[in-house]
Amino acid sequence: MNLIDKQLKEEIVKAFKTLFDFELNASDFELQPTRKEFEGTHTLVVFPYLRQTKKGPEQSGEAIGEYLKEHSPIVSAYNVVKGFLNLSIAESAWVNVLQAIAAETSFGQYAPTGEKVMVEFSSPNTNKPLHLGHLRNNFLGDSVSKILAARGHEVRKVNLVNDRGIHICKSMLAYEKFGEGETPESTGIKGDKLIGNYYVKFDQEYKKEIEQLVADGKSEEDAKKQAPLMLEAQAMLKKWEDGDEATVALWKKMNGWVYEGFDISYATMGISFDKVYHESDTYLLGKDIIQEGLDKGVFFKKDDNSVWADLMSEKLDEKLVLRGDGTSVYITQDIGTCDLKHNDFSFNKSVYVVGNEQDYHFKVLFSIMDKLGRDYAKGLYHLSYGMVDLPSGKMKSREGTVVDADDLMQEMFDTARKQTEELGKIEGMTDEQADELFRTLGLGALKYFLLKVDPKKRMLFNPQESIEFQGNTGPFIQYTHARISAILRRANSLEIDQNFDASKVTSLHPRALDLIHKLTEYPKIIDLAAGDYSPALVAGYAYELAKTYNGFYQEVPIFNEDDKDVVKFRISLSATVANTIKSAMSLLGIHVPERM
RNA sequence: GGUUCCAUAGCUCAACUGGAUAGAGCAACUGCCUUCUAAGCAGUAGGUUCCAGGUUCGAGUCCUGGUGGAAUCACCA
Repeated sequence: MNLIDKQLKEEIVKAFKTLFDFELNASDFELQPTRKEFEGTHTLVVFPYLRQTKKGPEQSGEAIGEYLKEHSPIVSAYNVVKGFLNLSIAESAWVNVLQAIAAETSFGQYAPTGEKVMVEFSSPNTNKPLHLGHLRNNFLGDSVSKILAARGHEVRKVNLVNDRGIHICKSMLAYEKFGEGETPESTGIKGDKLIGNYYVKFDQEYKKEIEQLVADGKSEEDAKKQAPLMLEAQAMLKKWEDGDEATVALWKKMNGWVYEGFDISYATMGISFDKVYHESDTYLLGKDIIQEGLDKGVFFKKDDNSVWADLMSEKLDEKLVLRGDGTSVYITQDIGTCDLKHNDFSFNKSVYVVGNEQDYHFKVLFSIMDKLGRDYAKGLYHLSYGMVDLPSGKMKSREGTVVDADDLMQEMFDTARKQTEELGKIEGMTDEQADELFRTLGLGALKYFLLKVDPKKRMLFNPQESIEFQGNTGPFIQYTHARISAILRRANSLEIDQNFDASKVTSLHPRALDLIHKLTEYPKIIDLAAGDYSPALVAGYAYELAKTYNGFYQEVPIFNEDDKDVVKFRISLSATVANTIKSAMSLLGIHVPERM
């Protein structure tokens, strides 16, 4: 909470005590921003307190307003509209607040809380390249990690790679049958793309077999189970699990190609992890915990020896946790991995960034961990995000409607180049600088586009219309930063320093007041965004701040001003906005350029 | 069929967790570059917040019932 809000709330508490002999708790109420059609910046809604004030809404507002104007050094005026008390803050208070914020080295950053948070995201399969859906996941996970760190938590980013299983064997089998020894080197195809092709190839050939079997009179269900390719894939999985040398060697070779491809994609995205888990190491985990659950009476056995969790009381039905033959299912290893992650990093909270199609799975998992008596279970959180839809509907890899992550990023860079060149903004830049700028802008546009929407909500991506560079976009905010940078360069060359004497800044342009007001909200936004795991709140804030600055910039001259103290004040204000934009954008994983 | 989630301007999204006359961007229209970057600024137009009830000083937000859409309910992951 910022200084003005804090002080105001304390004084309102005092007002209630003095006027109505009522102990209002500062944490029990919030001041709201005043709507712009009214005078003032902070609004107290008095309706909830009419019982305590024993007066009508207007009289209550008047009484509190009058008290604050009399007794608070920072309240300069008030007005009451119906039950809304609108407060104006003295200009000197705003100027002092800016000075305090400008002096902070990392405005917005919270002191360490001692809380440890693990964030798991990305979690790709090693049988196909990353697509648009993965981008939303990766950007979300990365941004949420940064927001939680800014909130003062100790954060660990982890990636759990799905590198084994029947779907991996499908691409391996297709490669073995049809690959003719192709490699990324021999074909010039990126490793993950090459493997993805064989995954598709498997599906095509498998479908042909099913058609043939159906034509021979089998039911479709039987055909799917009995198709030779499927049987071979299953046999291959068995061989892999038995440690068959040739199979494991092929698996290692092909996964290696995929990782080389992923490394390039991650580097382009600007995303990294503190630790990478592999399912090939964790898929056997959890079986011992099943026994523990049986001993504790959390699970029960059925006649066929399969083990189940009874979650009927929570309307989650019964859930299989171990097959009758003793082999794992998906949730078995998740139970084991849960403990493993907690052993590695004794987290207070563990966030899973996973699509909302797995809502049910995580409800079940968290409930089971709780029943097993894990004290960290209440800290488990599923950051459930919505799908990215295309205008044609859902992305389907088999119908070729997926938007490839690498291709999309490259298109963004190309668009950025085109736009920048059309505007003639690369004069005086070296090729390297220009190239760096295109990547900054293209990636910024993409990340901002995907992060500005509430994570929980399904969203639409229209590749035809591409992503805009005007309006509520990443480049708009980046542009504002570049603009301010130009001002700061000029201030520097004129040798004007930013240390202003607050007592000499005696009048404040309304635009400057708006800006300082907006700046003071930043820490609160970080707190809200961390609490909601929502980069969208930070994105919205960055946009509003940039927009507010542009309004200021248009109306208020900075250098063309006689009063030297006011010039210094405006430069300091500009610099503080630039720093805050840079900070907010960095929480989204977006860089801001010095010029564009 | 059961469960969960969603529905706001032509389109894409907001609305500070129940507050004032529901806001931005895009698209359309009108102004503003001889002054710090026009990827900008200012303005016009655009709404029965899916429908019907209810709760209260106050509902886009909460409760009930509909309508429409999505996900899930696998001994897949």
